[in-house]
Amino acid sequence: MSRADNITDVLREDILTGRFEPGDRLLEVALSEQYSVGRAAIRSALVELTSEGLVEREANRGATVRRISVAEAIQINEARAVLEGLIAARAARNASADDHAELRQIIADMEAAVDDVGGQAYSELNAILHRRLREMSGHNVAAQLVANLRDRSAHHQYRLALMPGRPDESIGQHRAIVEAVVAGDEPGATEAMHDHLMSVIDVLSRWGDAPR
Amino acid sequence: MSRADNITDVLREDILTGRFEPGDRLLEVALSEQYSVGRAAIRSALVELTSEGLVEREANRGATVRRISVAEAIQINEARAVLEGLIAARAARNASADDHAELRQIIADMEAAVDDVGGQAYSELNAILHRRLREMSGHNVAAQLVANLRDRSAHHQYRLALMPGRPDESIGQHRAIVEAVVAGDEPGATEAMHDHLMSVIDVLSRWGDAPR
DNA sequence: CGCCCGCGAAATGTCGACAATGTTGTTGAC
DNA sequence: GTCAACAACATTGTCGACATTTCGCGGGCG
Repeated sequence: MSRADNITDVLREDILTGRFEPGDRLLEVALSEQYSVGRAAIRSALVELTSEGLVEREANRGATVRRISVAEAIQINEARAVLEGLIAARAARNASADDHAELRQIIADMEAAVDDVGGQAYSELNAILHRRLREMSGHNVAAQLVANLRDRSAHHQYRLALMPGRPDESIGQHRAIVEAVVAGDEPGATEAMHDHLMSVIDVLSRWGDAPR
Repeated sequence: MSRADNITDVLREDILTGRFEPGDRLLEVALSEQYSVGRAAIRSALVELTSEGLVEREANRGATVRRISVAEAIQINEARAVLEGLIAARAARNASADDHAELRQIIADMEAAVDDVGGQAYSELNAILHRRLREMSGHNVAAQLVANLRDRSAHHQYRLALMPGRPDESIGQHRAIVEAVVAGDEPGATEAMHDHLMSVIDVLSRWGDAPR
Protein backbone atom coordinates (compact mmCIF):
# COMPACT_ATOMS: atom_id res chain seq x y z
CA MET A 1 0.00 0.00 0.00
CA SER A 2 0.88 3.61 0.55
CA ARG A 3 1.11 5.15 -2.89
CA ALA A 4 0.32 8.82 -2.56
CA ASP A 5 0.61 9.40 -6.30
CA ASN A 6 -3.06 9.41 -7.18
CA ILE A 7 -5.32 8.51 -4.32
CA THR A 8 -8.42 9.18 -6.41
CA ASP A 9 -7.73 6.22 -8.69
CA VAL A 10 -7.06 3.93 -5.74
CA LEU A 11 -10.25 4.96 -3.97
CA ARG A 12 -12.30 4.63 -7.16
CA GLU A 13 -10.94 1.15 -7.72
CA ASP A 14 -11.69 0.13 -4.15
CA ILE A 15 -15.27 1.31 -4.55
CA LEU A 16 -15.73 -0.42 -7.90
CA THR A 17 -14.30 -3.71 -6.70
CA GLY A 18 -16.62 -3.74 -3.72
CA ARG A 19 -13.99 -2.99 -1.11
CA PHE A 20 -16.54 -0.38 -0.03
CA GLU A 21 -20.21 -1.12 -0.45
CA PRO A 22 -23.04 1.25 -1.31
CA GLY A 23 -24.08 3.19 1.76
CA ASP A 24 -20.73 2.80 3.51
CA ARG A 25 -19.54 5.96 5.16
CA LEU A 26 -16.30 7.40 3.86
CA LEU A 27 -14.73 9.15 6.85
CA GLU A 28 -11.90 11.44 5.92
CA VAL A 29 -9.68 10.71 8.90
CA ALA A 30 -10.20 6.96 8.62
CA LEU A 31 -9.36 6.92 4.93
CA SER A 32 -6.47 9.25 5.58
CA GLU A 33 -4.92 6.76 7.98
CA GLN A 34 -5.88 3.72 5.93
CA TYR A 35 -4.12 4.98 2.80
CA SER A 36 -1.45 6.94 4.70
CA VAL A 37 -2.05 10.20 2.91
CA GLY A 38 -3.07 13.61 4.16
CA ARG A 39 -6.68 14.47 4.72
CA ALA A 40 -6.47 17.09 1.98
CA ALA A 41 -5.76 14.41 -0.62
CA ILE A 42 -8.75 12.40 0.58
CA ARG A 43 -10.99 15.45 0.41
CA SER A 44 -9.86 16.15 -3.13
CA ALA A 45 -10.53 12.56 -4.14
CA LEU A 46 -14.00 12.65 -2.58
CA VAL A 47 -14.89 15.82 -4.46
CA GLU A 48 -13.80 14.27 -7.73
CA LEU A 49 -15.59 10.98 -7.15
CA THR A 50 -18.71 12.90 -6.18
CA SER A 51 -18.89 14.60 -9.54
CA GLU A 52 -18.32 11.19 -11.13
CA GLY A 53 -21.46 10.02 -9.39
CA LEU A 54 -19.78 7.35 -7.31
CA VAL A 55 -19.87 9.17 -3.99
CA GLU A 56 -22.54 11.19 -2.27
CA ARG A 57 -21.64 14.12 -0.07
CA GLU A 58 -23.84 16.08 2.28
CA ALA A 59 -22.61 19.36 3.74
CA ASN A 60 -21.12 18.88 7.18
CA ARG A 61 -22.42 15.32 7.20
CA GLY A 62 -19.74 13.45 5.37
CA ALA A 63 -19.52 11.22 2.33
CA THR A 64 -20.97 7.80 1.55
CA VAL A 65 -20.69 5.39 -1.34
CA ARG A 66 -23.56 6.33 -3.59
CA ARG A 67 -26.44 3.88 -3.68
CA ILE A 68 -27.70 3.29 -7.22
CA SER A 69 -31.29 2.13 -7.45
CA VAL A 70 -32.38 -0.31 -10.13
CA ALA A 71 -34.39 2.51 -11.72
CA GLU A 72 -31.30 4.66 -11.96
CA ALA A 73 -29.24 1.76 -13.26
CA ILE A 74 -31.79 1.44 -16.04
CA GLN A 75 -31.45 5.11 -16.91
CA ILE A 76 -27.69 4.79 -16.88
CA ASN A 77 -27.85 1.93 -19.34
CA GLU A 78 -30.33 3.80 -21.52
CA ALA A 79 -27.86 6.66 -21.77
CA ARG A 80 -25.12 4.13 -22.46
CA ALA A 81 -27.23 2.61 -25.19
CA VAL A 82 -27.46 5.78 -27.26
CA LEU A 83 -23.86 6.82 -26.60
CA GLU A 84 -22.43 3.41 -27.40
CA GLY A 85 -24.64 3.39 -30.48
CA LEU A 86 -22.78 6.50 -31.60
CA ILE A 87 -19.48 4.87 -30.72
CA ALA A 88 -20.30 1.73 -32.65
CA ALA A 89 -21.14 3.79 -35.72
CA ARG A 90 -17.83 5.61 -35.52
CA ALA A 91 -15.96 2.37 -34.97
CA ALA A 92 -17.62 1.02 -38.09
CA ARG A 93 -16.44 4.08 -39.96
CA ASN A 94 -12.88 4.23 -38.65
CA ALA A 95 -11.71 0.73 -37.79
CA SER A 96 -8.69 -0.54 -39.73
CA ALA A 97 -8.13 -4.04 -41.08
CA ASP A 98 -6.01 -4.81 -38.01
CA ASP A 99 -8.84 -3.65 -35.82
CA HIS A 100 -11.24 -5.95 -37.65
CA ALA A 101 -8.97 -8.91 -37.02
CA GLU A 102 -8.69 -8.03 -33.35
CA LEU A 103 -12.44 -7.75 -32.93
CA ARG A 104 -12.97 -11.13 -34.58
CA GLN A 105 -10.39 -12.61 -32.25
CA ILE A 106 -12.20 -11.25 -29.23
CA ILE A 107 -15.43 -12.86 -30.42
CA ALA A 108 -13.62 -16.16 -30.92
CA ASP A 109 -12.22 -15.95 -27.38
CA MET A 110 -15.71 -15.20 -26.11
CA GLU A 111 -17.11 -18.28 -27.75
CA ALA A 112 -14.41 -20.30 -26.05
CA ALA A 113 -15.17 -18.70 -22.68
CA VAL A 114 -18.94 -19.07 -22.82
CA ASP A 115 -18.94 -22.30 -20.86
CA ASP A 116 -16.50 -21.23 -18.18
CA VAL A 117 -17.92 -21.28 -14.71
CA GLY A 118 -18.45 -18.01 -12.91
CA GLY A 119 -18.35 -16.07 -16.16
CA GLN A 120 -15.18 -14.34 -15.03
CA ALA A 121 -13.34 -14.77 -18.32
CA TYR A 122 -16.37 -13.86 -20.40
CA SER A 123 -16.98 -10.76 -18.34
CA GLU A 124 -13.42 -9.58 -18.88
CA LEU A 125 -13.66 -10.16 -22.61
CA ASN A 126 -16.89 -8.21 -22.63
CA ALA A 127 -15.15 -5.28 -20.97
CA ILE A 128 -12.26 -5.51 -23.45
CA LEU A 129 -14.59 -5.55 -26.44
CA HIS A 130 -16.46 -2.47 -25.33
CA ARG A 131 -13.24 -0.67 -24.45
CA ARG A 132 -11.59 -1.43 -27.76
CA LEU A 133 -14.66 -0.24 -29.64
CA ARG A 134 -14.51 3.02 -27.72
CA GLU A 135 -10.86 3.44 -28.64
CA MET A 136 -11.45 2.59 -32.28
CA SER A 137 -14.31 5.06 -32.52
CA GLY A 138 -11.99 8.00 -32.00
CA HIS A 139 -14.88 9.70 -30.25
CA ASN A 140 -13.22 10.78 -27.03
CA VAL A 141 -16.18 12.68 -25.65
CA ALA A 142 -18.62 9.79 -25.94
CA ALA A 143 -15.95 7.33 -24.83
CA GLN A 144 -15.30 9.17 -21.61
CA LEU A 145 -18.98 9.56 -20.82
CA VAL A 146 -19.56 5.86 -21.37
CA ALA A 147 -16.59 4.91 -19.22
CA ASN A 148 -18.05 6.95 -16.40
CA LEU A 149 -21.53 5.52 -16.87
CA ARG A 150 -20.09 2.04 -16.78
CA ASP A 151 -18.42 2.79 -13.46
CA ARG A 152 -21.63 4.14 -12.03
CA SER A 153 -23.57 0.99 -12.77
CA ALA A 154 -20.67 -1.34 -12.02
CA HIS A 155 -22.34 -2.84 -8.99
CA HIS A 156 -25.45 -3.93 -10.89
CA GLN A 157 -23.36 -4.93 -13.87
CA TYR A 158 -21.42 -7.26 -11.62
CA ARG A 159 -24.51 -9.01 -10.37
CA LEU A 160 -25.79 -9.26 -13.91
CA ALA A 161 -22.66 -11.09 -15.00
CA LEU A 162 -23.44 -13.78 -12.47
CA MET A 163 -26.74 -14.65 -14.07
CA PRO A 164 -26.71 -18.18 -15.40
CA GLY A 165 -27.07 -18.43 -19.16
CA ARG A 166 -26.35 -14.74 -19.59
CA PRO A 167 -23.24 -15.25 -21.79
CA ASP A 168 -25.24 -17.53 -24.09
CA GLU A 169 -27.72 -14.75 -24.56
CA SER A 170 -25.27 -11.95 -25.21
CA ILE A 171 -22.68 -13.68 -27.37
CA GLY A 172 -24.95 -13.46 -30.38
CA GLN A 173 -25.47 -9.75 -29.81
CA HIS A 174 -21.76 -9.17 -29.51
CA ARG A 175 -21.20 -11.08 -32.73
CA ALA A 176 -23.79 -8.93 -34.50
CA ILE A 177 -22.07 -5.75 -33.32
CA VAL A 178 -18.67 -6.88 -34.52
CA GLU A 179 -20.04 -8.05 -37.86
CA ALA A 180 -21.67 -4.69 -38.49
CA VAL A 181 -18.51 -2.83 -37.49
CA VAL A 182 -16.34 -5.01 -39.70
CA ALA A 183 -18.76 -4.51 -42.58
CA GLY A 184 -18.56 -0.76 -42.09
CA ASP A 185 -22.32 -0.68 -41.61
CA GLU A 186 -22.81 2.36 -39.38
CA PRO A 187 -26.57 2.21 -38.85
CA GLY A 188 -26.33 -1.54 -38.40
CA ALA A 189 -23.62 -1.17 -35.77
CA THR A 190 -25.69 1.41 -33.92
CA GLU A 191 -28.73 -0.81 -33.97
CA ALA A 192 -26.85 -3.93 -32.90
CA MET A 193 -25.29 -2.08 -29.98
CA HIS A 194 -28.65 -0.63 -29.08
CA ASP A 195 -30.27 -4.06 -29.08
CA HIS A 196 -27.47 -5.43 -26.94
CA LEU A 197 -27.83 -2.82 -24.21
CA MET A 198 -31.61 -3.00 -24.40
CA SER A 199 -31.35 -6.65 -23.44
CA VAL A 200 -29.27 -5.62 -20.44
CA ILE A 201 -31.96 -3.12 -19.49
CA ASP A 202 -34.52 -5.85 -19.94
CA VAL A 203 -32.80 -8.04 -17.37
CA LEU A 204 -32.47 -5.11 -14.98
CA SER A 205 -36.13 -4.21 -15.21
CA ARG A 206 -37.12 -7.83 -14.73
CA TRP A 207 -35.21 -7.62 -11.46
CA GLY A 208 -37.55 -4.82 -10.56
CA ASP A 209 -36.84 -4.36 -6.91
CA ALA A 210 -36.87 -7.96 -5.85
CA PRO A 211 -33.39 -8.86 -4.58
CA ARG A 212 -30.78 -7.37 -2.34
CA MET B 1 -19.77 39.91 -3.81
CA SER B 2 -18.26 37.75 -1.12
CA ARG B 3 -20.56 34.77 -0.98
CA ALA B 4 -18.59 31.87 0.37
CA ASP B 5 -21.55 29.49 0.15
CA ASN B 6 -20.72 27.70 -3.05
CA ILE B 7 -17.70 29.09 -4.79
CA THR B 8 -17.85 26.35 -7.44
CA ASP B 9 -21.09 27.69 -8.89
CA VAL B 10 -19.79 31.24 -8.92
CA LEU B 11 -16.58 30.26 -10.66
CA ARG B 12 -18.45 28.10 -13.18
CA GLU B 13 -20.76 30.95 -13.97
CA ASP B 14 -17.86 33.36 -14.40
CA ILE B 15 -16.22 30.96 -16.84
CA LEU B 16 -19.42 30.35 -18.80
CA THR B 17 -20.26 34.03 -19.09
CA GLY B 18 -16.81 34.81 -20.43
CA ARG B 19 -15.51 36.53 -17.31
CA PHE B 20 -12.56 34.20 -17.86
CA GLU B 21 -11.60 33.23 -21.37
CA PRO B 22 -10.22 29.93 -22.64
CA GLY B 23 -6.54 29.70 -21.86
CA ASP B 24 -6.68 32.12 -18.94
CA ARG B 25 -4.66 30.98 -15.97
CA LEU B 26 -6.61 30.34 -12.79
CA LEU B 27 -4.18 31.10 -9.97
CA GLU B 28 -5.32 29.87 -6.61
CA VAL B 29 -4.13 32.81 -4.55
CA ALA B 30 -5.48 35.36 -7.01
CA LEU B 31 -8.92 33.73 -7.09
CA SER B 32 -8.78 33.32 -3.34
CA GLU B 33 -8.39 37.07 -2.87
CA GLN B 34 -10.77 37.98 -5.68
CA TYR B 35 -13.65 35.99 -4.19
CA SER B 36 -12.52 36.45 -0.58
CA VAL B 37 -12.55 32.76 0.25
CA GLY B 38 -9.81 30.44 1.43
CA ARG B 39 -7.47 28.77 -1.01
CA ALA B 40 -8.89 25.39 0.00
CA ALA B 41 -12.30 26.33 -1.34
CA ILE B 42 -10.74 27.45 -4.62
CA ARG B 43 -8.80 24.20 -4.91
CA SER B 44 -11.96 22.21 -4.33
CA ALA B 45 -13.80 24.22 -6.97
CA LEU B 46 -11.00 23.72 -9.48
CA VAL B 47 -11.02 19.97 -8.93
CA GLU B 48 -14.75 19.82 -9.50
CA LEU B 49 -14.69 22.03 -12.58
CA THR B 50 -11.85 19.96 -13.96
CA SER B 51 -13.91 16.80 -13.91
CA GLU B 52 -16.72 18.78 -15.52
CA GLY B 53 -14.36 19.48 -18.39
CA LEU B 54 -14.35 23.25 -17.97
CA VAL B 55 -10.90 23.56 -16.42
CA GLU B 56 -7.58 21.96 -17.22
CA ARG B 57 -5.06 21.20 -14.48
CA GLU B 58 -1.45 20.18 -14.84
CA ALA B 59 0.44 18.88 -11.81
CA ASN B 60 2.42 21.62 -10.10
CA ARG B 61 1.70 23.90 -13.05
CA GLY B 62 -1.69 25.28 -12.18
CA ALA B 63 -5.08 25.44 -13.78
CA THR B 64 -6.35 27.15 -16.91
CA VAL B 65 -9.74 27.59 -18.53
CA ARG B 66 -10.01 24.64 -20.86
CA ARG B 67 -9.75 25.44 -24.55
CA ILE B 68 -12.34 23.55 -26.60
CA SER B 69 -11.39 23.02 -30.23
CA VAL B 70 -14.02 23.09 -32.94
CA ALA B 71 -13.44 19.37 -33.45
CA GLU B 72 -14.20 18.70 -29.81
CA ALA B 73 -17.22 20.99 -29.89
CA ILE B 74 -18.54 18.86 -32.74
CA GLN B 75 -18.07 15.68 -30.70
CA ILE B 76 -19.78 17.31 -27.75
CA ASN B 77 -22.78 18.16 -29.89
CA GLU B 78 -22.84 14.69 -31.39
CA ALA B 79 -23.07 13.24 -27.91
CA ARG B 80 -25.74 15.80 -27.12
CA ALA B 81 -27.65 14.78 -30.22
CA VAL B 82 -28.10 11.17 -29.16
CA LEU B 83 -28.74 12.01 -25.51
CA GLU B 84 -31.25 14.73 -26.28
CA GLY B 85 -32.84 12.34 -28.73
CA LEU B 86 -33.45 10.02 -25.80
CA ILE B 87 -34.74 12.93 -23.75
CA ALA B 88 -37.12 14.04 -26.48
CA ALA B 89 -38.55 10.54 -26.71
CA ARG B 90 -39.18 10.44 -22.97
CA ALA B 91 -40.68 13.90 -23.03
CA ALA B 92 -43.04 12.71 -25.75
CA ARG B 93 -43.97 9.80 -23.54
CA ASN B 94 -44.40 11.66 -20.26
CA ALA B 95 -45.46 15.22 -20.95
CA SER B 96 -48.81 16.28 -19.54
CA ALA B 97 -51.42 18.47 -21.20
CA ASP B 98 -50.09 21.45 -19.25
CA ASP B 99 -46.63 20.67 -20.52
CA HIS B 100 -47.96 20.61 -24.07
CA ALA B 101 -49.46 24.06 -23.63
CA GLU B 102 -46.22 25.39 -22.19
CA LEU B 103 -44.16 24.03 -25.06
CA ARG B 104 -46.50 25.58 -27.61
CA GLN B 105 -46.23 28.89 -25.78
CA ILE B 106 -42.45 28.78 -25.96
CA ILE B 107 -42.63 28.21 -29.71
CA ALA B 108 -45.01 31.16 -30.05
CA ASP B 109 -42.61 33.34 -28.06
CA MET B 110 -39.77 32.16 -30.29
CA GLU B 111 -41.65 33.18 -33.40
CA ALA B 112 -42.13 36.61 -31.90
CA ALA B 113 -38.44 36.85 -30.99
CA VAL B 114 -37.05 35.70 -34.33
CA ASP B 115 -36.59 39.21 -35.65
CA ASP B 116 -35.04 40.69 -32.53
CA VAL B 117 -31.58 42.04 -33.01
CA GLY B 118 -28.69 40.29 -31.33
CA GLY B 119 -30.71 37.12 -30.91
CA GLN B 120 -30.54 37.52 -27.15
CA ALA B 121 -34.20 36.80 -26.54
CA TYR B 122 -34.29 33.90 -28.97
CA SER B 123 -31.19 32.39 -27.43
CA GLU B 124 -32.76 32.48 -23.97
CA LEU B 125 -35.97 30.88 -25.22
CA ASN B 126 -33.87 28.19 -26.87
CA ALA B 127 -32.20 27.45 -23.54
CA ILE B 128 -35.58 27.38 -21.79
CA LEU B 129 -37.08 24.99 -24.34
CA HIS B 130 -34.24 22.51 -24.03
CA ARG B 131 -34.23 22.75 -20.26
CA ARG B 132 -37.97 22.20 -19.97
CA LEU B 133 -37.77 19.19 -22.25
CA ARG B 134 -35.07 17.75 -20.02
CA GLU B 135 -37.26 18.26 -16.97
CA MET B 136 -40.32 16.78 -18.64
CA SER B 137 -38.40 13.72 -19.76
CA GLY B 138 -37.91 12.56 -16.19
CA HIS B 139 -34.60 11.11 -17.33
CA ASN B 140 -32.27 12.57 -14.73
CA VAL B 141 -29.15 10.76 -15.89
CA ALA B 142 -29.39 11.96 -19.48
CA ALA B 143 -30.51 15.41 -18.36
CA GLN B 144 -27.46 15.91 -16.20
CA LEU B 145 -25.08 14.69 -18.87
CA VAL B 146 -26.61 17.05 -21.41
CA ALA B 147 -26.45 19.99 -19.01
CA ASN B 148 -22.75 19.35 -18.58
CA LEU B 149 -22.16 18.97 -22.30
CA ARG B 150 -23.97 22.21 -22.91
CA ASP B 151 -21.67 23.99 -20.45
CA ARG B 152 -18.61 22.56 -22.13
CA SER B 153 -19.54 23.88 -25.53
CA ALA B 154 -21.02 27.11 -24.21
CA HIS B 155 -18.33 29.26 -25.76
CA HIS B 156 -18.93 27.95 -29.28
CA GLN B 157 -22.67 27.93 -28.68
CA TYR B 158 -22.51 31.60 -27.85
CA ARG B 159 -20.74 32.50 -31.08
CA LEU B 160 -23.22 30.35 -32.99
CA ALA B 161 -26.13 32.32 -31.62
CA LEU B 162 -24.65 35.45 -33.14
CA MET B 163 -24.83 34.06 -36.67
CA PRO B 164 -27.22 36.09 -38.77
CA GLY B 165 -30.25 34.17 -39.94
CA ARG B 166 -29.61 31.38 -37.47
CA PRO B 167 -32.97 31.74 -35.63
CA ASP B 168 -34.83 31.57 -38.95
CA GLU B 169 -33.14 28.28 -39.64
CA SER B 170 -33.73 26.68 -36.27
CA ILE B 171 -37.28 27.83 -35.48
CA GLY B 172 -38.69 25.23 -37.84
CA GLN B 173 -36.66 22.49 -36.20
CA HIS B 174 -37.82 23.54 -32.77
CA ARG B 175 -41.40 23.52 -33.96
CA ALA B 176 -40.97 20.01 -35.33
CA ILE B 177 -39.59 18.81 -32.00
CA VAL B 178 -42.46 20.27 -30.03
CA GLU B 179 -45.06 18.92 -32.46
CA ALA B 180 -43.66 15.43 -32.17
CA VAL B 181 -43.54 15.66 -28.38
CA VAL B 182 -47.11 16.96 -28.19
CA ALA B 183 -48.24 14.18 -30.50
CA GLY B 184 -46.58 11.62 -28.24
CA ASP B 185 -44.52 10.45 -31.21
CA GLU B 186 -41.37 9.10 -29.55
CA PRO B 187 -39.35 8.13 -32.64
CA GLY B 188 -40.44 11.34 -34.33
CA ALA B 189 -39.30 13.43 -31.36
CA THR B 190 -35.95 11.66 -31.34
CA GLU B 191 -35.49 12.25 -35.03
CA ALA B 192 -36.54 15.89 -34.89
CA MET B 193 -34.13 16.58 -32.04
CA HIS B 194 -31.41 14.70 -33.88
CA ASP B 195 -31.95 16.77 -37.01
CA HIS B 196 -31.88 19.95 -34.98
CA LEU B 197 -28.53 19.25 -33.36
CA MET B 198 -27.10 17.93 -36.61
CA SER B 199 -27.74 21.33 -38.12
CA VAL B 200 -25.80 22.87 -35.24
CA ILE B 201 -22.96 20.47 -35.98
CA ASP B 202 -23.21 21.41 -39.61
CA VAL B 203 -22.61 25.06 -38.82
CA LEU B 204 -19.73 24.18 -36.52
CA SER B 205 -18.01 22.02 -39.13
CA ARG B 206 -18.46 24.73 -41.75
CA TRP B 207 -16.50 26.94 -39.41
CA GLY B 208 -13.76 24.36 -39.70
CA ASP B 209 -10.82 26.12 -38.23
CA ALA B 210 -11.25 29.48 -39.86
CA PRO B 211 -11.87 32.04 -37.13
CA ARG B 212 -10.42 32.95 -33.77
C1' DC C 1 -43.73 9.77 32.43
C1' DG C 2 -42.59 12.45 28.54
C1' DC C 3 -40.58 16.50 26.45
C1' DC C 4 -37.12 19.93 25.87
C1' DC C 5 -32.85 22.08 26.59
C1' DG C 6 -28.02 21.93 26.68
C1' DC C 7 -23.65 19.64 26.74
C1' DG C 8 -20.10 16.92 24.47
C1' DA C 9 -18.11 13.86 21.09
C1' DA C 10 -17.20 13.23 16.28
C1' DA C 11 -16.81 14.73 11.89
C1' DT C 12 -16.34 18.21 8.36
C1' DG C 13 -14.85 22.92 6.92
C1' DT C 14 -11.27 26.54 7.11
C1' DC C 15 -7.06 28.78 7.73
C1' DG C 16 -2.06 29.59 7.85
C1' DA C 17 2.54 28.05 7.32
C1' DC C 18 5.90 25.20 5.18
C1' DA C 19 7.74 21.95 1.62
C1' DA C 20 8.27 20.63 -3.15
C1' DT C 21 8.33 21.77 -7.78
C1' DG C 22 8.58 24.19 -11.87
C1' DT C 23 9.94 28.65 -14.24
C1' DT C 24 12.51 32.45 -15.33
C1' DG C 25 16.30 35.44 -15.36
C1' DT C 26 21.27 35.99 -14.55
C1' DT C 27 25.96 35.09 -14.53
C1' DG C 28 30.13 33.14 -16.10
C1' DA C 29 33.05 30.33 -18.94
C1' DC C 30 34.23 28.79 -23.41
C1' DG D 1 27.96 35.44 -28.73
C1' DT D 2 26.00 31.24 -27.01
C1' DC D 3 25.06 27.80 -23.83
C1' DA D 4 24.95 25.77 -19.32
C1' DA D 5 24.69 25.91 -14.43
C1' DC D 6 22.66 28.40 -10.79
C1' DA D 7 19.89 31.26 -8.05
C1' DA D 8 15.64 33.80 -7.07
C1' DC D 9 10.81 33.72 -7.68
C1' DA D 10 6.18 32.13 -8.30
C1' DT D 11 2.86 28.53 -7.75
C1' DT D 12 1.05 24.33 -6.34
C1' DG D 13 0.97 20.43 -2.87
C1' DT D 14 0.89 18.99 1.99
C1' DC D 15 0.50 19.12 6.79
C1' DG D 16 -1.23 20.41 11.33
C1' DA D 17 -4.16 23.06 14.23
C1' DC D 18 -8.41 25.36 15.02
C1' DA D 19 -13.42 26.66 14.11
C1' DT D 20 -18.02 25.08 13.04
C1' DT D 21 -21.66 22.01 12.53
C1' DT D 22 -24.31 17.93 13.53
C1' DC D 23 -26.13 14.35 16.28
C1' DG D 24 -26.63 11.59 20.40
C1' DC D 25 -27.19 11.46 25.25
C1' DG D 26 -28.66 12.61 29.65
C1' DG D 27 -30.56 15.52 33.14
C1' DG D 28 -33.99 18.68 34.56
C1' DC D 29 -38.53 20.49 34.33
C1' DG D 30 -43.41 20.47 33.51
